[in-house]
Amino acid sequence: MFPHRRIAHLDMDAFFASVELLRQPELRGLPVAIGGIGDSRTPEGRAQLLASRGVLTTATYEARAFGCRSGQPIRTALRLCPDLIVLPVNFAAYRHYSRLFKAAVAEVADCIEDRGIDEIYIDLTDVPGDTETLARAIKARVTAATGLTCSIGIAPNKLIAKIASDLDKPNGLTIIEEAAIPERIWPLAASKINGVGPKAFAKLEQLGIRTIGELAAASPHMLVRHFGQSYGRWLVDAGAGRDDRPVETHQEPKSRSREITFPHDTRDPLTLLSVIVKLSRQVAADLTGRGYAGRSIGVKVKFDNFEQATRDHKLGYATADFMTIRDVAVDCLRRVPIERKLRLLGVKVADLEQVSGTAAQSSGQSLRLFD
DNA sequence: TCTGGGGTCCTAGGACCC
DNA sequence: TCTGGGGTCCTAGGACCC
Repeated sequence: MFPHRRIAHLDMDAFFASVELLRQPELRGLPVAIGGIGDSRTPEGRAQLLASRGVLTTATYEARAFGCRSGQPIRTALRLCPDLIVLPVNFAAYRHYSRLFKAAVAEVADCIEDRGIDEIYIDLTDVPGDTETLARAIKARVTAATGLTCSIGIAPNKLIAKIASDLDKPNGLTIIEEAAIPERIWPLAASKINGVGPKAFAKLEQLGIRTIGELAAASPHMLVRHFGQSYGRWLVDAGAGRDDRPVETHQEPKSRSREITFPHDTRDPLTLLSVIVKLSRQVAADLTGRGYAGRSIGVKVKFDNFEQATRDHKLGYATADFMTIRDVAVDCLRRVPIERKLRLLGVKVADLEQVSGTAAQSSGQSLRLFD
């Protein structure tokens, strides 16, 4: 179906932290991480971070040497590395550099799939030139445009390219031909496959499957029996390194949401109500600004024991109206039995459709929802 | 005083219709 | 008295990813 494709996965190195180091080069070589809202270099900021419930979004390689990881509670990170410099997130800056690096890549190859703020897939199949030369050209352009480095994996498909980009970080380049899959990919843990998370990996391990090679050798029947028709078959293909998914240059957004974790767990009705109102206003503004409206409105709560519940409601029409979103969200929240305190509350609008004739539509830039 | 915020996709049961 | 199958929509939950 797709003979001899040449797919690249490009991942910016420690992206948020690297952007901050551009702005504060004196921090180079020090353990730095991004997360929360305070700056650990001031006493007040440090106290704020120690009291907060935030997690790290990124850690430099120096910080990783201390065991600091993205997703880690900031308090834990500061315990592991008392000298860790934690800087607040600055999404506006990251979006700016995200646009810069994507534009730089587009000068070399225009078939690009957005995978978030710091990652893309690139289809190089029809771009003339030798693979390594192309990859080096892309890396050079990204660095020239941003001052940042990236890691690139190139393979016959997205699945293998994604694994490859992770094999030589930071500032890496890994090219894996079809024939090299058994040697290079099979020894890796099955959890390296994009789509095999903690749950599926634990189940695979119980079945005696730890590596991708063991997955490739496993009986398809057995995998389907344990994981179901759909996921089981996908595992069979993934193990064998088969993946026909095309590089998608455009994806319509399906939902927009806002959520917040409270500084302290609460079940105070007035607090919950005022937060719902605020989140609804933000989602409405977001949708309106981008020229979208949605038919489904819902809320999400997370209790103090980390159990979650969602309630949603489908309208017969699409809306981006603040008061409609607010009222439906409040109704949804009333349907949740609240028997303990909440730590998180969220509002979501889904089943989006474009609203015609808005300013956002005529501007290509604002349509890029996920950069 | 452990554990963010923003997404996508899939499954499964019940309602409802033919 | 016994007791069809689809198909689609709605809702809730969960796995996974960046």
